[in-house]
Amino acid sequence: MAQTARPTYAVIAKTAGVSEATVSRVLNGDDSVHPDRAKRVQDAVEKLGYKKNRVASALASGRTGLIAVVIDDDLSIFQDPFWGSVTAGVSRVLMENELQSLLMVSPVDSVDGAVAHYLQSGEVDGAIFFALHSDALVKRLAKQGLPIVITGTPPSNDDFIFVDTDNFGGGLAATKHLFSRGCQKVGIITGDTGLTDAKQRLDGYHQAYREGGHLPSKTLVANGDYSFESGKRAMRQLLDSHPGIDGVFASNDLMAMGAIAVIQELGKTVPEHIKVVGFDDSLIAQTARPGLTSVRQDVVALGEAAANLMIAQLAGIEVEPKILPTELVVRESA
Amino acid sequence: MAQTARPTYAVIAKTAGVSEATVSRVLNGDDSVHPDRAKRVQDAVEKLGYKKNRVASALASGRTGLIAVVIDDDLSIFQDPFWGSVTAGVSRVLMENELQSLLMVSPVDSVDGAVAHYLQSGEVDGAIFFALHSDALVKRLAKQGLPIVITGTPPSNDDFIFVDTDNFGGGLAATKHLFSRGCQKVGIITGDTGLTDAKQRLDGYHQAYREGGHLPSKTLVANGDYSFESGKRAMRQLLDSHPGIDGVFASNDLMAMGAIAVIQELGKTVPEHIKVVGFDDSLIAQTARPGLTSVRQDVVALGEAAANLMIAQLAGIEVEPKILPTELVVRESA
DNA sequence: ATCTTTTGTGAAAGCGGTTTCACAGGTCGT
DNA sequence: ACGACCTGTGAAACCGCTTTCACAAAAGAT
Repeated sequence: MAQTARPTYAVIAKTAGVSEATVSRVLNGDDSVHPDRAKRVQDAVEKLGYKKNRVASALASGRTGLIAVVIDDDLSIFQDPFWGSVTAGVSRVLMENELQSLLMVSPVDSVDGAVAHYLQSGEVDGAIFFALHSDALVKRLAKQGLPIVITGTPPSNDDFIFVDTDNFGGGLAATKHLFSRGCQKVGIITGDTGLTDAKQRLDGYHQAYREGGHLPSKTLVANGDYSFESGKRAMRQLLDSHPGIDGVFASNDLMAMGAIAVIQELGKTVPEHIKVVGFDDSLIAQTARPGLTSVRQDVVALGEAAANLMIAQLAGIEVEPKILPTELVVRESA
Repeated sequence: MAQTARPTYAVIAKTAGVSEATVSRVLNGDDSVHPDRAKRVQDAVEKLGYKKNRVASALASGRTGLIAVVIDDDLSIFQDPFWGSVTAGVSRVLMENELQSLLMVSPVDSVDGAVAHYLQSGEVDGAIFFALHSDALVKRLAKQGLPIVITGTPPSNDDFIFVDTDNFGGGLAATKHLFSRGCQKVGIITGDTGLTDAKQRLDGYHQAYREGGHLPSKTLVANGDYSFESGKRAMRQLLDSHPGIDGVFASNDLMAMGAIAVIQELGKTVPEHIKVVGFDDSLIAQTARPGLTSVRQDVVALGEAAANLMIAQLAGIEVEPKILPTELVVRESA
């Protein structure tokens, strides 16, 4: 609050012997100023340690330099390292481009409240949404002309700009890998299939069955919700209906760990009896014993891509949704 | 950009038949306005779907409602789920108090550049720093009157306001637990002891030796850097100098996992031959097999506490640093 | 009934930049 | 040498809200 009074344009203008308009031009890179005078302004800025007041600047120009990063606040945020990494990627790229990220962790049910309010208060130049459950709000904002990028494939594909991991390809690769390891009965533990990514991973799994000419079975599909416990539950269910199951693709590492825990509790071993592949290639996969074979997605890159799409949009460049490739990291579990 | 023109005070004032000053009073909860006129204003606001322009408001009032959350951008940010959770906690509490979090993930070496620049541009009402390596910048900002909260104990204790986990107590509890389990030679794998938290966990370890009357040894202390690989290296080192080591306190779960990996590679088992305790009680500890006994710290609460200290400061309330308790979660590894 | 005090309100001056617009002076073309 | 064009520049309006200040009306004091 009690910031020592900082100089304003008025002061710079006076010391440089020019008008405030000229100061503004110089500081905004307008090249129509004579080099000599520009130099004078820059010297004054230097000498007085001037720092532009971004709030005033924002008010006058209509550009705040702020990008909202909106994350649905269900509890998973607090546990899942995923979003932290994506956010870090976003933030870093934005900063490199003189933009700031406004982090909004907000309860789902208030997405129509506080967040909406904010995004419409003219305080941000754009918004990046994470893991969209519903896109009603996004639609409204887009209609109002707010640049938007969605991380993760949006539920209804209304030509939003989004970035996502190639979930389909990842699911396909994971499942094919299990077949190639000799598995005959490969099950899947899905995430909440209301989420697009979980759905796509499942689709990839199905595709692998089609391509491999194996016989799919509905009871080889067990639903989880990306949590450790749900992975355990789903694995028990799979073992129940298919005692002879010899491969499992879990839609994330956490559930894969749950599955392995159950398998081992029953005295079976991984990968000898049952092979397991996870998704994310998180720290968990890397540190688990046996090491968990997993589909790597580059979450930081995901964030960076989102930020770059935003920047392009702000620059008025036409952009298209972007899908990032995955890579299967083979370890001991399959 | 092309936001549909939103109403301003001028419009509200006209429809309500009052002056702009009155509109401002009503919208800022000034109770000196006659209820009837206040009602008229509120009706107008309602009717026109008015949303205050926060930028203009910030310029005029000097309060932006923005709190910077500054995170040193070394790579760990992108891997460690820790900071994501803390940040989420911060953001949530701030939002509940009508404040927004400005996330700044910035390279360490530029803490004197971009970030400093920003924090001094009058755009934020306060700053919350994570994992401070050096506090030169913080000192300067504090001197300028910017409210500051530090998450983690600052290196030089210059009566900054901070929140931290009870690292000392955690290290003490972990080590005592190992002794109570019958361990005689308990080693420690530290984090980078240049970091206060790593140092404090080590101090706790030493204290346990003192209290237990056991014989400490310098070679039972191996330095890591919180990474999985460093945990492996440190464990090898410990086994090298103390083949008979029967207990290890690793200063975080990741290194604990590294240690366990090495122990198992050598054909020994956990907890039979060597007992291991980690720190964080992260997902890794919960999903590992054997389950990792670990010192739980509530990271979300840490973020929330930081936010609350900031809010208190903004309200002009005198606040004190806050230390959050830890809890030992006992699983199979020790 | 007269003289303070309150209470409620609006006019107007900022907050610190950006941007439009008009204009002086120099450059060209013919 | 004269009108048509650029270039570079400053005055001033403006962005939308906050806050001071003066003042009228109502309430309280004597």
